[in-house]
Amino acid sequence: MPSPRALLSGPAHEVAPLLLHARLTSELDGARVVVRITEVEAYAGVGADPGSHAHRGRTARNASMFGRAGLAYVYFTYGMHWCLNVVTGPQSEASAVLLRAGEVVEGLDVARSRRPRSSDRDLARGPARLTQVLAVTGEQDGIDLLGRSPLRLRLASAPVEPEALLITPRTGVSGAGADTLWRFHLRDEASVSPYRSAKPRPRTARS
DNA sequence: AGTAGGATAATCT
DNA sequence: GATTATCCTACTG
Repeated sequence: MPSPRALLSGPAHEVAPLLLHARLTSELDGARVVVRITEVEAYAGVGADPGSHAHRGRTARNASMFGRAGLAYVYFTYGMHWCLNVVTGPQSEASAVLLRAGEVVEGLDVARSRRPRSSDRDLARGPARLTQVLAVTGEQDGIDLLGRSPLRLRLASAPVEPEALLITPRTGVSGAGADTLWRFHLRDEASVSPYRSAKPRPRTARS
């Protein structure tokens, strides 16, 4: 059986479904919270995917994407939200999988205290909600999720059955690449985030 | 159930 | 100066 590192070294859109049912453990901020992943999205590397942060090459923000598979890529967006990715593919390819949603399976009380206004179903239902519940911020950018970090990823023992897997367009991606079917999630999971198309760009008025 | 608008700042053009 | 791999609240039906 291949090592987790080897499994994550494949193309992002092949690695993504392997992350479903994986368990992400956070021991950040002195508490333990574990989430079972239920929804992910794949993003390819330089020049290969207009929707990817790495599409136009390396910058200060996306530097972690150019590291080896299994590293965390954490970015800040919309002025207030952190989102967590798992770096995939061969070294320096700069592809990654965005962890979009999960179910809290341990540390429910801590998770609730971190998102007091949220229902249990919504605790980790969305990429920025997931990081809130796990207390993930930019401080975790670049850490090894497969090592002895306070943020660790453990893959599921068996791949998801095809009947349990749904594949749909990526959420929130505008422009070219918006229709790429690279969003993978479990069927019949309450914690899967509702699909939202990218905010429509202003159009010229039609007569 | 679904949709609309505002929050809020790093990043990139 | 525009955009953003989002979330929340407040509305309508």
